[in-house]
Amino acid sequence: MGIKERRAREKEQLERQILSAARELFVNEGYENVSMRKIASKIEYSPTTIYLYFKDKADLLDSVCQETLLNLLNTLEQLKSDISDPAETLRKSGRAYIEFGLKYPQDYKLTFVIRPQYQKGLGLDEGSVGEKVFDYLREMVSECIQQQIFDQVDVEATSQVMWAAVHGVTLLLIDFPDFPWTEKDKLIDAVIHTTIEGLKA
Amino acid sequence: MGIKERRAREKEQLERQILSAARELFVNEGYENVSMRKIASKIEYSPTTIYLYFKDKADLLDSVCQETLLNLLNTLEQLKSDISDPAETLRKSGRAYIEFGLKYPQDYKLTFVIRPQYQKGLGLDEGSVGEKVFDYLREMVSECIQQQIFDQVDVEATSQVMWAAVHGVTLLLIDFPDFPWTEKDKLIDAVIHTTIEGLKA
DNA sequence: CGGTATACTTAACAGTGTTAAGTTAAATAA
DNA sequence: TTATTTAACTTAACACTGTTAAGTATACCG
Repeated sequence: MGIKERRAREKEQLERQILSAARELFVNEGYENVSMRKIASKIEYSPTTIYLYFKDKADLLDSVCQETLLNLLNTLEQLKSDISDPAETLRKSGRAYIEFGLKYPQDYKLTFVIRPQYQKGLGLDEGSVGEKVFDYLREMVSECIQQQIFDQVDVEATSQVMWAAVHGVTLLLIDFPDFPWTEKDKLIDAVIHTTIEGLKA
Repeated sequence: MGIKERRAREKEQLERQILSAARELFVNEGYENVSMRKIASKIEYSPTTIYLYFKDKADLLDSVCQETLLNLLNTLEQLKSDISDPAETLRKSGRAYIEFGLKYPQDYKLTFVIRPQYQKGLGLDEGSVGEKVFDYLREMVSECIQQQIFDQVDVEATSQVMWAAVHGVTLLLIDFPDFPWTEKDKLIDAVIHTTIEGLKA
């Protein structure tokens, strides 16, 4: 049954090829400016072939965003090692989150801003990668609370405040690159520092 | 010369008519799902007439966003009265900002997320309404610093941190309505409180 | 070899933003 | 008053969009 497996492998390969072409185009030209025909011509297939692998354009976006969330999760989980100083780990995680967003600004916007517009069913559902990302944050915050670094006791509320802060600064830096921002690194540190200090108070 | 004036008035009126039709459609159906033909048919003119009043669809979006910023500015400036307790005024302003975003979520997204994608030249340029909104924030923060409520002395950085926090929570609440948020009002207060306390520390 | 399923393509539909050319009616000049 | 210019608007068209139905060719199975 080696033939069937090879065929299955080839199908998977084409699916990945479509996905990576879509990602590249979405990121470089913006979701709205990318047509199915453009993606198709990049991989040298007819436009309709894509529909054999993905339900529609939004589904394609969805898959691209899943990958992005997985990348973000991997980036973050590399920091989890050191539990002795949870506040410092949280700080580092916040920085890593923002830097991820700034390193792949289009991926970030696609995932956290564009997709919610097309997929009303969000993507932070139970068991999803998106939920795992937020779970990571919950863990970090929970550790801080357990070690009584924070004044708060509500893990949920505290995590959400943290998320709002990093999400906010990330999007502002992406969307208004010409705004007279304070030196970028300083601003990022200020946001994280302020939030963590505020949670201590 | 009453005739000329009447004609000019009629032109202005049609421009406003186009604008209000566009806003209504953008807000209810989303910028991408609104066609020039739809706007035109709503006001019972041919699609091309719109191009006599606005350069293109992005220009229409631009004008709608200008109005939104003006509304936001008016909403905020009604709070400026009380200077005796600047931290409290800042708190109220933050709340008003977020509530404005949640009251008109599509307008907010249009202005602060969608437009930057189409109008790279931002909209916070010198003399613009957008700049005036940020100036308002600067003033509030500056007052807090002068009264030595904040530990910081950098008005710019401090204002930007504040903006990031309120922008972040506003967008999260808009974009992920199904996420298991802490009770909304509590979250909003937590974000504002945390940020202001963090700036004091 | 004949038939079937798989993988892909062609052609088409209804819609998009936008432009160039055309029309109609009002304002101005002779 | 009549001719001409100007302003406001419309019609028709172009090159594109996402998506579907129908068609084709090739590899697999009995």
